[in-house]
Amino acid sequence: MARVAGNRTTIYDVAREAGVATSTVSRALANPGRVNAHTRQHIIEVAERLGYHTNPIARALPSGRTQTVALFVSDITNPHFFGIIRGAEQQTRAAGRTLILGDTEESPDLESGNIERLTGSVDGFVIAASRMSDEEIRELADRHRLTLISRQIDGVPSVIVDHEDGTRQIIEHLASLGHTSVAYLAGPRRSWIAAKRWQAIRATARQFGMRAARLGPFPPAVRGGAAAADAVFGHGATAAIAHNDLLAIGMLRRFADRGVRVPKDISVVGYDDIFGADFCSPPLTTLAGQFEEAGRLAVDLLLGARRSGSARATEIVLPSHLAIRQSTGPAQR
Amino acid sequence: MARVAGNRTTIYDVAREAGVATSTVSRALANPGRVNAHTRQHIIEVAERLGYHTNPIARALPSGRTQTVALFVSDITNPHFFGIIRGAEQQTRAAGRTLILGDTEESPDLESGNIERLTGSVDGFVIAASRMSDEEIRELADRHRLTLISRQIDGVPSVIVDHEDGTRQIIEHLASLGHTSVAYLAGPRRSWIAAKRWQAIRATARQFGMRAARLGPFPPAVRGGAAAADAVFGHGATAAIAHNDLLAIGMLRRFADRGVRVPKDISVVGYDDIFGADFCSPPLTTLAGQFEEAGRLAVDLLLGARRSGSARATEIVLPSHLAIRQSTGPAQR
DNA sequence: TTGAAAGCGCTAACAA
DNA sequence: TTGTTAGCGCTTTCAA
Repeated sequence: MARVAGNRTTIYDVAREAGVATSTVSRALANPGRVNAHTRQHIIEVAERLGYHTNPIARALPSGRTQTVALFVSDITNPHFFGIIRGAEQQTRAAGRTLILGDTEESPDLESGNIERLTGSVDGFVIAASRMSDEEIRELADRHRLTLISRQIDGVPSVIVDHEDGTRQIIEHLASLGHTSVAYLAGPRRSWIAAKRWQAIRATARQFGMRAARLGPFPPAVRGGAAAADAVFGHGATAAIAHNDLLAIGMLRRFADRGVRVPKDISVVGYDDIFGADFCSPPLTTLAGQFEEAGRLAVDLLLGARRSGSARATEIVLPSHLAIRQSTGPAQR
Repeated sequence: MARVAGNRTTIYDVAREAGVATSTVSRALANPGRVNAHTRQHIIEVAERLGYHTNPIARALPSGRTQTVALFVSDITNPHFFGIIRGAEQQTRAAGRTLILGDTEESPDLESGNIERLTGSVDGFVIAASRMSDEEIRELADRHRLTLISRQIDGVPSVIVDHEDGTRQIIEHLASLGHTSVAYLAGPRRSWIAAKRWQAIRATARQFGMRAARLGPFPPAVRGGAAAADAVFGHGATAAIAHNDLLAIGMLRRFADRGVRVPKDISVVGYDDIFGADFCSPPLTTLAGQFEEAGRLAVDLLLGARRSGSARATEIVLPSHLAIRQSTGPAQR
């Protein structure tokens, strides 16, 4: 056999030095209850003296547990995910686990490919803003521990930030400012959340007697803002609801370039309250949610839950609130 | 033995089905050259048919290679690191490896603890903005594959963004605007880059006949900005160089609150050109560097290099350039 | 070019 | 409570 990293202290060294069997060492270190307190103390001392550290790979092989969690985000470039990444990293670390991070680049194939590749290396997957179809996700959830962020599917544990009530807050706010026509600048076609947002906007706008139009889709990035701004300007709505803050910020810049005054000429609202939303110009009115918390809870759910399917899966909905800033104002005309 | 995840197809299944030995299957899949082309083709077909996927853990045990790279950042909350994380993730993925992400929360102990914990689980470590001492890092580099970002130590491979020339650009820019007194709003005491920046500022300022003062340290975050802004205002310098953009943006906000006009009353410069630096108010003049590239190169170095120590370690210095925006202007008085 | 077999470091059933 | 022992799934030497 190749002796590749052969220099590390192993459980055999500790066992020999302590005068016990390897299984006893294993137990002393992992199952404190199943071994004599004295023996245990002795073993621990020896292990310390020898600089012993459990080899996580060797432990994972027989046990099948790697103490590792994978998080996939659909676009690592989007600051929106930073909160989620942060929260997931914190919680994973707090649980003594390790976080693996992957970017799936808006591609459902990369999502499933990554899962395939990491199967066996991780104890479970957290997928934020999955672009896979409901069927694909359900099927994967059958074979793997899996929790979702910003996506809900029956039978699969998930954490989302409330979009219905949040969207109601947006529309209510705009209505109170006298707006009667809003445009939704849509996000990616495969985005579940984009579909939900539009549904909620349309339904709520109707309740408030407002007209609502969907324009796009646009790339949910700052660079998508120019086209989105032009589109909404051409459409004539007095209020624009962007799919996310990135797009909203891009629109703000385009409006500034074109001499369109925000919020005098047009009001702009975003979703997510990302870093920068409070200091762009003008500061952006946006729907804020606790995304770090979402990351934390998704990891909790993953580590706590048994394989989904049997019992009804937990679906967590976090509250959202509208951060009203200077990008929204009274309707003109 | 416990048969925990016993349902997956193994190399034994493939060997049996293909009528060959497991070693042949192993070779066919990993060492294409060392096996008959026909046999190989057959084995691959069988493997595919059986839905076989190599178990990465089982492969890692005898080989000692996990195909995994760990990246530690000193504060996952700081958008500055997002570029680095992105670049590292991309390059890791491109190399068919997996990225593990860790936050060390500005703590040298958490850094070394994390390394200890992950030893055996990863093939190497990339540490961005390490807070450990030179000695600690050198010692770790002796025993592990390790590359540094934003830190240089003899004998350890590293990638940094040029700070000397960059700082020269800043000072030159301020001098050309007629400033004769600058203040550096310092970053964390343990930060190598903070020390370097101050050295470069002081040296270059002297060349340009400017006075330079160091104030702080301040938390390198937006919340540190208020104290920093007040400090520089009290000091009387006409130009402020913040340790990073986060701090600079915080200062901008404080100045706005206090009615201090930027750049009329005071010029503000940052480092890093983070997301938001171009749309804060006023847009920030800042030293831009290719941090995604730094992340990519650090991973390259890690995967390409043999254990450091013997040959002279590679030290990459990426160029930087000053993004001049509206936060700097002619000196008053 | 292929197969047999040992072993990577650990866990856990079983027996003592 | 402890030891013996058989694996976990794979790689790699060695011999054929």
